[in-house]
Amino acid sequence: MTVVLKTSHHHGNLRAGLVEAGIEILESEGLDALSLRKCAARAGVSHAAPAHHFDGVAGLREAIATEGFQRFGAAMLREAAPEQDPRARLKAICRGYLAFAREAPALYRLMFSTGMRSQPDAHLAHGPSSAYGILREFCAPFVPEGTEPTVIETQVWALCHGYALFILHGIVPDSPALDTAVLDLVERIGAAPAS
Amino acid sequence: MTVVLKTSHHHGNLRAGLVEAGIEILESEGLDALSLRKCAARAGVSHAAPAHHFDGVAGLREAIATEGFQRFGAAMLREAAPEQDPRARLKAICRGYLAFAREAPALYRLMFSTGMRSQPDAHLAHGPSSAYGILREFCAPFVPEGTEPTVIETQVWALCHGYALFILHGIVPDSPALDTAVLDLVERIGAAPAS
DNA sequence: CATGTCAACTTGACGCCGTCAAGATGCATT
DNA sequence: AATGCATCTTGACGGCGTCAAGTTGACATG
Repeated sequence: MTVVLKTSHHHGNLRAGLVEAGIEILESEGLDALSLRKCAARAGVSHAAPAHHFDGVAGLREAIATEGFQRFGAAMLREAAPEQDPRARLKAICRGYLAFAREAPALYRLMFSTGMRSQPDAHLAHGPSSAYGILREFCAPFVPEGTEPTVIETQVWALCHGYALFILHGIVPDSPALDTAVLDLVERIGAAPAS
Repeated sequence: MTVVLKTSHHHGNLRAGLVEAGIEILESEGLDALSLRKCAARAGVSHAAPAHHFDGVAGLREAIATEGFQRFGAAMLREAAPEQDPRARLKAICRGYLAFAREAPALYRLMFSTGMRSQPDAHLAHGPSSAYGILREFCAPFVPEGTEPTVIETQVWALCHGYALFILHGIVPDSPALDTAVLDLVERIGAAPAS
């Protein structure tokens, strides 16, 4: 997997290879097992090579998080593609949200942890195809005029995020009934506020 | 601080002292800085002493999380005490939830992270004064008969949890307007589902 | 009072980790 | 062909978790 056709120094694209190795370690060994040295070993380079591509371990985590947000956005769009109704589309990106968290739990937790403490917007808000851009686009039909879009977006994503983490940590059972309950609440977020 | 009146070995209650030291380290240096050796140093014992009280670093984190959940429940109850209306009381424990997360962010993140991977129920669901018992009690007035209480509880807590983490990570601004938006949604959770 | 027992803590060591300094290598430009 | 430079290697350092062995002091037993 990932043949690099290296000579000795100066092989193809070590930075990408290290990120890929990191994601594989996350999937197979979990979040705590991620280390610069393990990524280097898996990529077939010396233990200090990653330091030339990332600013310490925080930089590696940030780079992995950036790649994760790419896949995250793709997972949401994939789920929403067949839907037409705005309400169905909003629920669909939430399904994609939960599906991604279940498929790559360690990567998901890395993305939403200290790895992004410095520049969260760099991952989330950059460009319309970013994860946050997707959320904003799909929430837009439900934002009342003269209202901050952030309100609806925060409600939707906070709900999905908290629920996803509760599932990953085993705090709530992983049942389809709870999924539909959460998605139903998403559907209600666009409705009028309580009397 | 925390005079221990020790002789040489066998001082008062080292386990509690180590947990207290750990919480102080969390508050002053953050989540990543927590280590067995630092707790030991701050408690004035040798680097290997904690191993006799906790099962590795995971055990220390779990013990700190347990203490954190005690304070967490107290923070929620404190906020809810003056309220009478069930709806106001539910919103109040959510305010307490957010207040605790803001006051002790590192401790809060420790509580809801791998530290509890083994036995989450041990912290959450044990006894009526536990954090989960409090949630269940305050959600009860809004659970329709013949319905799983877990549904409402999950909706409320997932929303609070996701929102709290977004604030702590700086993903959303820390504004009172978003607080009221989230609390308004909590208020709507008890209402009838969408048409 | 002397003795044995045992939990609590210390000491020292091991390997893994991140990080730094110094050196080796090979491509690219001149 | 010679130089420059980014890239990677090597070796070292301290901090970390963890284990094995030793030391201490309290307490029960004779």
